[in-house]
Amino acid sequence: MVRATGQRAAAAARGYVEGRYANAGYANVRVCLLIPTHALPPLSYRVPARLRRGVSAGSLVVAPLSGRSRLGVVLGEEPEPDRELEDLYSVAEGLSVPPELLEACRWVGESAAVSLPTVLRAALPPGIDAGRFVVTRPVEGWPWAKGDAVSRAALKRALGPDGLKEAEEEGRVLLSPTIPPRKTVEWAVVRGAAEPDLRRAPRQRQLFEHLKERGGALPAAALLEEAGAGRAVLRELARRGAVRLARRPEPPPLLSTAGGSEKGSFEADASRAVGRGGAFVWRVPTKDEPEAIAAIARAVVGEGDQALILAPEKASVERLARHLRRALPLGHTVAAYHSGLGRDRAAVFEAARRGEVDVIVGTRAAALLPLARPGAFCLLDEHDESHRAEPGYEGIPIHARDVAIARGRAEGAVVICLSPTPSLRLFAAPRRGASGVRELPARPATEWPAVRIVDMRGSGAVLSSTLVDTCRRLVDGGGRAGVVVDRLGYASAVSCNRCGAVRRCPECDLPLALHDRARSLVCSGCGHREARDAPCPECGSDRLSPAGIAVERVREELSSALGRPVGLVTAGRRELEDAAVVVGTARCVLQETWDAVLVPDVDAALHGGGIGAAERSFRLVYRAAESARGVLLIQTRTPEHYVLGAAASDDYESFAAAEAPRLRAAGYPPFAHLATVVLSGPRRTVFGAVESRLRPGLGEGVEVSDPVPVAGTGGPASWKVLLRSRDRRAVARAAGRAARLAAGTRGMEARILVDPEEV
DNA sequence: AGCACGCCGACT
DNA sequence: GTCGGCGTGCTC
Repeated sequence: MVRATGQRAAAAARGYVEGRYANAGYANVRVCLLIPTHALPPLSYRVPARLRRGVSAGSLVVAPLSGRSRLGVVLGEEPEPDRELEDLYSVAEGLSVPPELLEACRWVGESAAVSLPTVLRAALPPGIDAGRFVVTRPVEGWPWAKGDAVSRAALKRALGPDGLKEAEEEGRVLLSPTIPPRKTVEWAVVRGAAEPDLRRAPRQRQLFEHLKERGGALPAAALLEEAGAGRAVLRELARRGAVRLARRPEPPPLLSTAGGSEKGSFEADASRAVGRGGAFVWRVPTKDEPEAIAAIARAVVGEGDQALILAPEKASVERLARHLRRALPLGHTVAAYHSGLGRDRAAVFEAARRGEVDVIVGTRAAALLPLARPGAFCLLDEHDESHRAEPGYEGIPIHARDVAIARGRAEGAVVICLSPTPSLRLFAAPRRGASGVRELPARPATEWPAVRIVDMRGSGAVLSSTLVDTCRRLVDGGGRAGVVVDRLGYASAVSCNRCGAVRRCPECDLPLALHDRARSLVCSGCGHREARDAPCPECGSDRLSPAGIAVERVREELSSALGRPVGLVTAGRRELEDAAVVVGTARCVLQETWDAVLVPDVDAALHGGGIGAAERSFRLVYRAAESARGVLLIQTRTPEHYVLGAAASDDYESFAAAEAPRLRAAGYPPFAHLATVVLSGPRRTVFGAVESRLRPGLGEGVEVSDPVPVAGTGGPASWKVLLRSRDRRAVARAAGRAARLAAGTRGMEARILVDPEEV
């Protein structure tokens, strides 16, 4: 795919926005109805002559299904229908999906085993009201006139279910989806040629002059605020006929750029990548990512194109949007897009689709936001798993990096994934010619702490004297230390003092963790709770010892060793966060920088199990080093581990070189691909479906595991099967079959994750 | 025989 | 997703 130049993309975008795309004039089309199920394939419809001009791939249309109006998206032409087709009812003007984005949506649906309607929904304006009808040919006696907008509920109430269906079939009412209307705000507008005599009304005169200076029109609230006047003054001006008060739609929340032109060292690489196109991975220290993204955005807006930048969380989206506003040249606009935007969300969506905003910063909810002039798709912190929705929750369970790469390919835009520690599934992927992911020159960290690795072999203590001494010296000198412990509670496991048995959950057999200031035992799997002094089921003893280091225990021991209060920061709790020493999870503690960062139990991550353990630990140590101004101290019983050595010396390359062969040997991405399929339902149904329907039809080179039971959380029983193949498309196809199989089997549900982080 | 309920498949 | 058809099984 050749990258569209700015001008070409812009011309195409205008054609698309104004609805004069190369009108296909299809006689028959395939339509994906927006019913979120795997069970319903795309259906074919005839395009009545009056709609031919407005229907092309990506059009949002209204089509009948069993006599009822449904929304759907045109996928393309149906060249040879093998049956008598129904007519499309109508086309929803101005709500279509750009055809290149439609292409990317189809890829996303297929490769993540997500139903196409679900994917398309994310590429359409949020909150489309699909329950609104317009009365086109009223019948005598109806309470509505031609042109009235009526809700489905009101029509059903008045006409009855059959009456409504009949009215739809006869074309008397027409489903007309709309985007939620914009809230209106009051504007004050100078009346043309108004020359009011305001000599004896100084306050009115001052307000009137101010309004004229500001271009003659302003939202009333902003005008009164700026001019320091009261409502009464404005009302009086309106009464005199000097200004007109009118309600206008509230503008979308676009930030105008402030004209920062400070150019750093990222400019040359960024504009070269934007000029060449393709997909890139760029290793950049965390603190420099915003500046690198600003350089990319400057290059993109300089071409007259739009950039879509995806960040893992709402907070980082907002931060980055503010940064870009300051860092881009004057005359451009920036907007944030995420699920917390409420009514503004549809307005930003529309501004992006129409090309009225140059840079959009969003969470994964923005991954399929249509752009009129797509120039770049860019990912902040590519390694972050928040870029993927949890399966079964809102959003599409595919990593935003994969969506961005598919979009870049389909829409002819550059894709740049930034992270100091990119995922190996991206970084270690074979660089195959022009379609592969290339690397931009990596930037080493400019500051790196002194790293001390403390060997804990032969010690039963939680904290070494080295750690405590380092901490004490630092605090005495007025410094601050952050202590990273990625386990909540007091201890991650406990064992019986008499017989040594590890206490396990009676429901799901996981080790019980000690919580609530060491008072109760909690199962992290199902939430089961019991008192810590309950007798041991093995020997009856009520005495136990904590095992496994968790935040509260480190906080307590450090506090007593130092003889001073220690703070705590986790996602759910913040206490004494200004203390000189603060313990907490990596996500919270490493948000800020510290004179020293201490990692008392890196082994929990290093040997925590799962194929991703090495990658997670490398990232943990690397991020800890980035947050440490002076010292990084790590306690471990495996001080010679290659992950520690590589991370401590800012050597991602050698980590990747050592880790990639392990992934290859174990058959993990990017060298092989997997999908987890969790099937829930009666045991016989699930096993029957796997053995007699899923296993027999697997493609070449796809393996499927036997179902293994999944610890239930109250719902129906579940089993997990694993699909694996060298070929990514083969796994995706098999996962898609599993999804359709489950959709067509009553009583069985499937949750599917293609290339999950962990199996 | 007549009816209620639930499963299955069609719907373009 | 939604509806209707039809089978099973129960009641008058």
